[in-house]
Amino acid sequence: MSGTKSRGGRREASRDKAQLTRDDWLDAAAGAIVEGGFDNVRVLVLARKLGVTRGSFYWHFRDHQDLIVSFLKRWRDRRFQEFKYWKLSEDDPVKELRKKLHTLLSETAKNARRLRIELAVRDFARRDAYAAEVVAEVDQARIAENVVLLEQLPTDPRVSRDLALILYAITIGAQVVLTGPTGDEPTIQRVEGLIADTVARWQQIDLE
Amino acid sequence: MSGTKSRGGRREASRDKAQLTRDDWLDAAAGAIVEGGFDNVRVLVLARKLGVTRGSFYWHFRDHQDLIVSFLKRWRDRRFQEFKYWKLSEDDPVKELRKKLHTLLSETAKNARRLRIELAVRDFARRDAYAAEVVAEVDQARIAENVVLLEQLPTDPRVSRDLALILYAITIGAQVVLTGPTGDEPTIQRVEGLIADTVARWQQIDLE
DNA sequence: ATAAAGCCGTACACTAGTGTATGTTCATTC
DNA sequence: GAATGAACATACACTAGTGTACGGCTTTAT
Repeated sequence: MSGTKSRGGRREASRDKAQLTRDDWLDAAAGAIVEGGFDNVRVLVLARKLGVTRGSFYWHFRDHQDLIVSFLKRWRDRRFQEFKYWKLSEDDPVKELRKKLHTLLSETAKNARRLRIELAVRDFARRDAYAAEVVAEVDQARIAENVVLLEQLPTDPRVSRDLALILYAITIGAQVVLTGPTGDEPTIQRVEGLIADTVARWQQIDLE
Repeated sequence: MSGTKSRGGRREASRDKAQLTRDDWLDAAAGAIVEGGFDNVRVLVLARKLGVTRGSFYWHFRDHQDLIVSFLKRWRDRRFQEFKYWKLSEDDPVKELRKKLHTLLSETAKNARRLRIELAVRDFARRDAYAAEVVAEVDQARIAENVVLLEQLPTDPRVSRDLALILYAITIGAQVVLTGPTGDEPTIQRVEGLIADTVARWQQIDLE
């Protein structure tokens, strides 16, 4: 019955870490989500990848849903954590805009993992109520951040919120479109500049 | 021709249609995709919804993958079919742009079913090679259509393709963002107008 | 009418997945 | 150095899902 294989290293997969934490499981879940979305998160598979059995999982988590909810919570907290870093810079708003676009497009295209997770969360939000709630919170915060940025530009304050919404839509859409086969690096660079020029020209928008 | 379905009530679920076609199964699959994405397409569930057993399915389709591939093919064909309708109008390009935006935003927000399917296809394309191929084809065609539209506007031809790409990104992103809790009808209306104004102002873009 | 083909039901084998109950091992701690 | 509890293994019960073989009924063609 006790015919297990090894004596010394109890687990040979990965860097034999003696004990797993909750975060280790969440990281593994992130990997599964990157590959196949939220429906691809299966306890068996994660356990195999971590080199343990499901016994470990049900120690750290109550059930499958507990894992999903915890993942969404961590994702939301990390997104809100990113806002802290932005607040520090008090530079020229146009340069700020360009920097932001660069982070959202060129940078994001490079570490596709982050983007794929974001898109998977958004997709999951269409069939899961809690995920939809989380996405809504993050969206509102990001749009509000865009409002702050645009209000520093000489745009009409009556439309700044709508323009912030459009800017957010542009970044989301660009991430979706440009990360496919359509988006090579030089194209992203040019598009990045054109968007910045367009936004900078929003100050001339006349109502009515 | 063939396919007269007289014969009353062998099956009581739905409007007792005597025989099912391939398209009926594809429509049922579309319903499942709307609710839960491609991973939610299960033969059992579709059969229950159609009021038959899986025996019918395996008559019309070789296997599960056959259903998915057929669905993607039909989706692509229908998207390309939409292009035929557009070609007919030879109007003022600005009005054309507004009409297009209206169709893509206000109209799409109303029949959310169409949008949910499109987004599900895009999501599936991140883990399925054939779906990615289909999405790429549709994207290229739509972007090319945008190029044609923008070339009728007095924009610099050197950037018309990049601007067409951005316009496409805007529409995709706006559909994603505005169809959540952020997008009420008046907001969509205003955003629609602002986007049109922005694009119309692209003629003033100076290179370098 | 009768044969053939189309369409669907039934039954079976198989896999993958969750959840639970209960061992088992190791590291503390006293 | 025995006890306790944390972390994981093992074994079992259960459900949901695909695919296949085959049989039966219904429509169409001859």
